[in-house]
Amino acid sequence: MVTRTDHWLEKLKSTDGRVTDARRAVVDVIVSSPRPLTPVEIFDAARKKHLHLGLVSVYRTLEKLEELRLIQRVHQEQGCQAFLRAGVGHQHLLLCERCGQAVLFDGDDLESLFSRISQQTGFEIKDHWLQVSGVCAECK
Amino acid sequence: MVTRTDHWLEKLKSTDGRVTDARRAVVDVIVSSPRPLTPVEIFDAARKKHLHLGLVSVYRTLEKLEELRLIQRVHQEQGCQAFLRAGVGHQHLLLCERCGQAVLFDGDDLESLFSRISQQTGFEIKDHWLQVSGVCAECK
DNA sequence: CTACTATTGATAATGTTTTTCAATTATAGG
DNA sequence: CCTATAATTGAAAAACATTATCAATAGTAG
Repeated sequence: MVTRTDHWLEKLKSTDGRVTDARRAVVDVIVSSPRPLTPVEIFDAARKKHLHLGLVSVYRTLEKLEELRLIQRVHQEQGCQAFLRAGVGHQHLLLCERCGQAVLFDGDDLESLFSRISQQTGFEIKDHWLQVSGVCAECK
Repeated sequence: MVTRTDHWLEKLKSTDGRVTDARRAVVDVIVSSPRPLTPVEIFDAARKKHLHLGLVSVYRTLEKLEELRLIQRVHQEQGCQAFLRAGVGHQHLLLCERCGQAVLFDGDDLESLFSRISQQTGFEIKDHWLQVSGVCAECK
């Protein structure tokens, strides 16, 4: 069985990268987390699998994974350090206020809104960023 | 003429705060900026009006203004340190990729999208955050 | 004008992220 | 399997950003 971890590591390898214990541990933690994690949280969790892991390697691995668009930084009121597996294509983020669980959903059509804004402001719209929060089924 | 700076300082005063040169300088800079500014940018600009201003006072003033909801932190790819005058009610942000100019626009009706997401995910939707970027009329 | 107390600026402390560098180790090719 | 090469590692130090401490200053109410 090819896990998502394997898939990510394969992608790393195919872009001139090497598959190391440090990276395997970091990737494993992120892949199996239902919620965004900060570098230190990743470090703490990954250290259980790879005892000698250094925090610096976590930062470096995150940088690489972000370049490969396998993970994304998550911006929240309480901070913008956490990372989550990235969505495919143009997906948006839904976060539970209680447990932090993240769900990615496909973007709806916001074209009519954008054309109105474009008209009103004279801007040429290039990109947008939508994030929704609430309470998940388990936390209700 | 009552400027927006005066209005902000008045609001400060009405919540047990004092109107000082340091705050006047910081507020002036933010109020008259068309784009989000970082603490250091605010510091540099405000120092021209108030020579003895300390960076720490900028941070403290920003904290107060954010509490009063007169300013808001702006999250961008390049960082999340910048602040901008806040919108009234539920407005969203439109940013120019070139010059950084910010425009606030009234939120459209996203209810149908939310009810669909709610149905699909079991979440109870509480809040959302929409930010749009593009190229403004002057930069096109 | 005075008393009170919020605010200030300087300094130090804290926390996060990046840089440096010698040692290690994954990988391709023999 | 062995070797050469170059990417990666972990530790320490450096660079940044933000917050706490504290005595001195200055707004404000009376």
